[in-house]
Amino acid sequence: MFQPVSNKADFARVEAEILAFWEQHRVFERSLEQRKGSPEYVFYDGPPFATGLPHYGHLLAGTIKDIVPRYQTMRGHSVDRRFGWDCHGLPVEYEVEQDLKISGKTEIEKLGVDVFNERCRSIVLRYTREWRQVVTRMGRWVDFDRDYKTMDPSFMESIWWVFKSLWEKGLVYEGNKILPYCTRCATPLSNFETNQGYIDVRDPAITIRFAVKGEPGTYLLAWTTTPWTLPSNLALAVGPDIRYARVEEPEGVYYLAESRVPAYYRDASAYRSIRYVQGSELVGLEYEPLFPYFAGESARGAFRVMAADFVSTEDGTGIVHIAPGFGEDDYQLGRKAGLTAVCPVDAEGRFTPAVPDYEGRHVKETDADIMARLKRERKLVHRAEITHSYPHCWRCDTPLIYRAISTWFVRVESLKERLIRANAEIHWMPEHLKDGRFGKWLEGARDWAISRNRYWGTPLPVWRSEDGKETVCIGSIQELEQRSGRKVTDLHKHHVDDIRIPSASGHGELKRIPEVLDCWFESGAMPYAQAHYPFENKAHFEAHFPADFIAEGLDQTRGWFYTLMVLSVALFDKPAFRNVVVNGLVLAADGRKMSKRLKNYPDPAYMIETYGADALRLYLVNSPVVRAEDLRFSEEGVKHLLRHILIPLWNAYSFLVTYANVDGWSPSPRTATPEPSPNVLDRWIASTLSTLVRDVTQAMDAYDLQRAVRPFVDFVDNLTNWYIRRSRRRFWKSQDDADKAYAYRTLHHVLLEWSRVAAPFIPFISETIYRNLRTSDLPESVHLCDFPVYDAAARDEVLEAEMADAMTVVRLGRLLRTEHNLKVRQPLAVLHVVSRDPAVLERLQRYEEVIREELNVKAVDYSRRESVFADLSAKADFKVLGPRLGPRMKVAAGQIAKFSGELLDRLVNGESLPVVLDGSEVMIGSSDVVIHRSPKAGVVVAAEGAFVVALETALTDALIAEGMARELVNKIQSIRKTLDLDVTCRIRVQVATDDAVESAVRVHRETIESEVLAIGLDLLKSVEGGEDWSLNGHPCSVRVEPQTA
RNA sequence: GGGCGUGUAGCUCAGUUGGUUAGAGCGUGUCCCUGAUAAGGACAAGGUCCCUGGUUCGAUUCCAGGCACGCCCA
Repeated sequence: MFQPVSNKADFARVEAEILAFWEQHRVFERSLEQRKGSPEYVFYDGPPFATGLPHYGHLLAGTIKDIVPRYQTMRGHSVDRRFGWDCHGLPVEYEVEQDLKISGKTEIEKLGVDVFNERCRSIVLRYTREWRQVVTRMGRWVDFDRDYKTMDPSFMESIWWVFKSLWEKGLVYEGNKILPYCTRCATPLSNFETNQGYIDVRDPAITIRFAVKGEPGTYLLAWTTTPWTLPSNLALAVGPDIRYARVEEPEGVYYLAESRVPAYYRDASAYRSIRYVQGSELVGLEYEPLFPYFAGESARGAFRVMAADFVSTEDGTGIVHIAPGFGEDDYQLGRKAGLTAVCPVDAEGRFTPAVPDYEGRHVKETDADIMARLKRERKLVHRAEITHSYPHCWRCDTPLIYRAISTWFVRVESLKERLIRANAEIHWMPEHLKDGRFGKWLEGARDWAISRNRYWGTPLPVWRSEDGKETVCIGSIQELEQRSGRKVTDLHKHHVDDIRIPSASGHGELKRIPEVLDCWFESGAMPYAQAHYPFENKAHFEAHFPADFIAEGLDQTRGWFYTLMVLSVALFDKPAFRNVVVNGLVLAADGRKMSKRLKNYPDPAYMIETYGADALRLYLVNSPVVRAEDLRFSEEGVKHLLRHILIPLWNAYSFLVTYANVDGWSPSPRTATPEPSPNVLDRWIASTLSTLVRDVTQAMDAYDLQRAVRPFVDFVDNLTNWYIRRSRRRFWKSQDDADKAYAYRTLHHVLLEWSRVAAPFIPFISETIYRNLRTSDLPESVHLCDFPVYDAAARDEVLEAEMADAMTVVRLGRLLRTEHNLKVRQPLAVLHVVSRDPAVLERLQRYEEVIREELNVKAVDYSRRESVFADLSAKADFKVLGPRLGPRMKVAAGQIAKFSGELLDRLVNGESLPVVLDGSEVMIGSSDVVIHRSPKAGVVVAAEGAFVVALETALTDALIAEGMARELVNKIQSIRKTLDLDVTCRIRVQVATDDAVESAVRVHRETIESEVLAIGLDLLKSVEGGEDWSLNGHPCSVRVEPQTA
């Protein structure tokens, strides 16, 4: 006896029960234990920040990260899945600053780094409970108890080991780079962070004049949107191939690019004369410094005109103000010329004493004063404003500045070739990312800035003497303890900064440098750090690296995917992962980003509770978003899947359970393969199932999740709309014959097997079905089963093709009925099936019962005389003839189209026919053409492919009476349903109707009674409380009374 | 500005070495069915397969150049 199943599925409730079952019986743990010792399939989880709650992007990634490990587990692998938490980094620090209402380095240090960091530690795991709840509710199996946190001492110690390994390989260096810098956060930003914050802003755009030395009254015009960088100006740049104008005007003689003249002068009357020079001729000119602060730099070659290829004439003057401390191009140019990268700005963006006039003021706030001063000194030529896209801090919206920063780098450029080689070993889904986005990114790889001038992160393990002459890199806690003589328990900045290391060479005490590591470095080091490698798990790790599988969003191309690779290549010269599934963005239904403010998407919790996690999972996976494309999330889409896949399946399951319980049928545990059913429907659905197994397995092995779930649609359709529909009566038969047993056994087998195929994708529903249908010899959970193995022997392709033909005949027959307004309940005498090919007819004969029942005809007639029903025409088969005929194809096609009926007859009967092309004869056989059959006008005929189907529509009195009887049965069934009667409930029926129906009832009384489970059918003059129906136009009143047993 | 991707019906998307009638679902209209009912079925309307050129007997498919959108990078 199965547990009774309602035909109204409440998926959210069912899922809650399954969650409880999994937890109670430790099913996840057991799924792992059971595979202990099996080949490992290594999965790495990319750590999320737990500072916010999970959104659809996380649910999607979580689903992918669940499906693949579940599948691999069922395929016999041991798949450890540890959840990870990204704990460090600016987002956390930013939140704490907000909480404490402080801002910037000075205030943090005043508060105390220890207080600040402990506050960070206290909030990073704030939402872990919510995360765990949501991730679990989505059905994801992942180990939260053995999770890794990037702030764990063991994790951080491994990071030190990674850093020291790079250090020893000479891959770490300290340098100066121009980086986008947030003056509020007092830290440089990585290039992947900077681009998150471009905003259109208005800035001053001023033109200033630089007096040429030795030529009084002659000036070079330069343009800038950052007046505060002018005190640090050390050079001017021109394009050597750009033509410049020398304009004599009332204020003096000005140099600017020829093409920019119209931007500064209304017309020629605005100046006295104009001459042109090549940019290269200006190179070497010296000019007077605008401000006195760095005048001394002229000794090192400053304040000259230099040539540069980045000079453009799109805006400005075509002469570029160069401040090597504040621009990437400027810095590179200055370095070539041997200029100092002067950078008179402190950590929080205030001028240093090197610029005494503005000392202590934030640079952006000095723009106005600087402009006023330049105006006073008659150095400001023009003042305007510009709206342009300018980067802002993605966290605090402060406009970034570009400035020289002392930073620690990893020499990625030197690893480039090895990175590209390692990437060649990775299977990317979608494929194009490999050589496309990711490959291109590797080719253009630049050195990676890994240090942050911040607090809450893994400190760089570098100790240095005051004079900078001795530097030590520490690779473990033990090493630090030995060198310092101090006990070390925590590696955070506030615990290690005051640890001193005595110098080995008489340079006093070594002090740690202040920087912490970029948190991307930590996530990239996660494979080693989660295992506390190499301090623990050394042999195991080395035998199981790299990962077999990871999955994240497209945005990680420059993030996690990249940092994992850089470190794995640097350390082991290997990729960090072998297979990667990259998902795209989940957008709102309107195609815009999901926005809490706009409320343009439904709440995930609502979706899960309304439709169930399985529906949501299936929807997400059955979309291009698992191939890195965008998905417009739609509630309708989820609903659709529920209606077309999950509910029909549930109904198939509920159908089996309901009738099996009525019949007292239960599956017998059997180890041996049962003998195959003789019934074609049974054999067909079994074959269809094995096709499904093959398709899903192939797609999963290629990591194509969308292709893996797509065949579910057809399978469900086949199962419910054909197999069960056509088999329904087999379950209904009152006597327990052999065929009925086969029907039960088959449907039971198919659903049970299907639950295993579907288990990785929709773990809840598959588990529910499995749990109820399994026999006691099977594992307790579908997730403890093996994935079905494709069995080519279970497959019968011929049968599948034949059944497809039978389905086509039925479809054509239904079409004819619809066209002629003959409802299926009206029996018809004969269906003609016509095909020229006797083999086709013979095969169809085997499906006659299916066809006859489905189309409600008394007999099927087979005929080869298609010309009676259809006109033939032929068209050239381009695919076959094209390669053979080439350019003569078109002429041949024209001739073939004109073949007469008589010629076509001969062709179809196997004769070859000549066609004359360019004077030579070419023989055309039946395989060179496509025969088209069109129904003859005036006959009740439909045609498709190789058959023609015709229906005899003449009705006899007997047929009409039978139709009437079936009509009555249908009405009574309908009443049974409205009364919500149990399928086994016996009834008594009262009918009042006209003579025609009465006589039909008399003839078919037995059939009617047995169909509707009536123990009596009374024909009365009138029925009290009866329902009035029109039976094919005949009035009829029906009343149904349930009979209690 | 550069790289990558996408562009197929009103909408969401399939489309398998290039083959002449380009598909599905949703939506719309008409009809059917009512024990799959949170439904189901039939039919119909709806397509310059983004554009232009090239290769080819033949291009939605391959190539080149554009355009639009998205993401990433400057």
